[in-house]
Amino acid sequence: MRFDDYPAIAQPPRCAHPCEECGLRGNPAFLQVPDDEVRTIESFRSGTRVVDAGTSIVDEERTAPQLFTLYSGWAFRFKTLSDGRRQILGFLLPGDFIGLQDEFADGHTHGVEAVTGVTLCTFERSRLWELFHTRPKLGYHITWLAAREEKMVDDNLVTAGRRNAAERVAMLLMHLYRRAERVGMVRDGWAEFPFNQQHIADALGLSLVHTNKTLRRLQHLGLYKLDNGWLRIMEPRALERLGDYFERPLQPTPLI
Amino acid sequence: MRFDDYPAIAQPPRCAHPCEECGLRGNPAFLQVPDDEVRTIESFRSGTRVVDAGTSIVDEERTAPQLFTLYSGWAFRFKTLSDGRRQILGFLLPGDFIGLQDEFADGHTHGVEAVTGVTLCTFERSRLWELFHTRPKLGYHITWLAAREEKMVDDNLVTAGRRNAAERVAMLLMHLYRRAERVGMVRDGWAEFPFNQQHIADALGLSLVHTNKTLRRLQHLGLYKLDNGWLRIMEPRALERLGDYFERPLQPTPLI
DNA sequence: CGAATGCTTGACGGTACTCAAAGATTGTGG
DNA sequence: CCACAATCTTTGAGTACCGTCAAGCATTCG
Repeated sequence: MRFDDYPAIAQPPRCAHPCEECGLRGNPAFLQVPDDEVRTIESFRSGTRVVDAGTSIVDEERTAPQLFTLYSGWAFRFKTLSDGRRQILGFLLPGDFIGLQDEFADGHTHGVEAVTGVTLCTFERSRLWELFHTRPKLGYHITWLAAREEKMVDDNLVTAGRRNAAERVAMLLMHLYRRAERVGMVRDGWAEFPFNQQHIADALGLSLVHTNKTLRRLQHLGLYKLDNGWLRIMEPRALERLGDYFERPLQPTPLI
Repeated sequence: MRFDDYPAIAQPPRCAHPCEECGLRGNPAFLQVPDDEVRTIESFRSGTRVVDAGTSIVDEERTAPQLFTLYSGWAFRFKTLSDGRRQILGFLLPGDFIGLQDEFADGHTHGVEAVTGVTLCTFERSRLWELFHTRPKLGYHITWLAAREEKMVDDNLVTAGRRNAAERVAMLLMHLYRRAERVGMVRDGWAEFPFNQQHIADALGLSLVHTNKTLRRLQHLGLYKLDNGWLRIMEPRALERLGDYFERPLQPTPLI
């Protein structure tokens, strides 16, 4: 059974449908948990939120009173310097947990913005400790998610700090493709790829112009194809080697 | 009361001294916790480890069976590409918790190396879930630490991706000075600074030569002084503005 | 049809990298 | 105690990668 044999998970949920019928949970990329744990998550969840493409989910300046699980769509975390330079810290896909860093922060952290239309499950930040207290297992899972996200930022830091432009692009394409594949967003070898070149430039620490030239070059070499918001990897091995980026098999991810 | 009124915490501990007498816990930078929680940590702790300057604490290829709290000294986390390029992901000071990311990983994560001589408190990884289970509060604290560390990597990513060389150096000097100050490693305005220029270059994503030239320039402008492993910030405001990096007051940090 | 957004390309310049070699400092062994 | 090695810092020269500026083109939307 392959991940993309699973039904698309990109549709918005029926309004306030229960976690027992979650469209994500059936996906083998996610950890299967006992029913009573799902019910605890359900009782912790405070609602659903829909956000339009290109709009803000979490403001960069203020800590949101909610935590979120991304249910459908693509988003990204970012920081901007005071003169406007923007760095994308990482991309968010279905199943990703949003807002944990702010929990323990001094305020100023990062913003989150929707790339496509996005639906989110919301949780009240004020009840986080209650969750750890009553369900240590879920606390453990949240730590799992925090550690996994830090690992991704680690990788992005290596990219921005030590890879050249072509290596950065190769690494990003493989990374996003693999993650999309994992949550069932790949059809017939084509992954949803809703980013513009400014997103890619901001994620890689490159200028827009140089990102464009590098993308063109790799595309011209036949390493990948990009068509109308869909990505196809033509030469995964070549891109892996170029980016010096080899994904290991991953354990199922907890889903809050 | 200022942090540097506190006694130096840099001495190695008496062998296997109990957590109740921990030389770090008295520092107001750390969260004060009830005695029974300290005793739980004590029972979770499996020992002490001493590591020489410049040697490996955690191998980049293998997951260590222990978790650590850095008790004294300086260390750093890093990743290397297959051709040897190295990126330092972040620096570790007393109180920092080491090894959590590997817990939930696929193997290949990051290495940890001692800059100075280092002493560590060790914990058995296999008992981590037990800790969450029996003491949810400590699980919550561990999540706190994970989130805080991710925030620091986020900052480093912005640095590597979007700041120029002078801005990077300014940001790093201020960051390290502030963190050292917080844990009482500053005396009379001088902070312990055991790094060589290769460390700085690898942390900032710059070459050694360019790092040297940038350091010289900022030093020549009188923004800081570096003398025999000790750092003094002469113009904190100028460095903050240059690096576009302004620290907010921090909450006390949990200490495991 | 005009405006807005995003992609593409060329020209040019500068920041940062590489190569190379000379000081400076520290440690070590004869 | 000095000589020598090893490590780290500093500086110069030349280059290349990548950023900035500018403008043209394509597509979408109102």
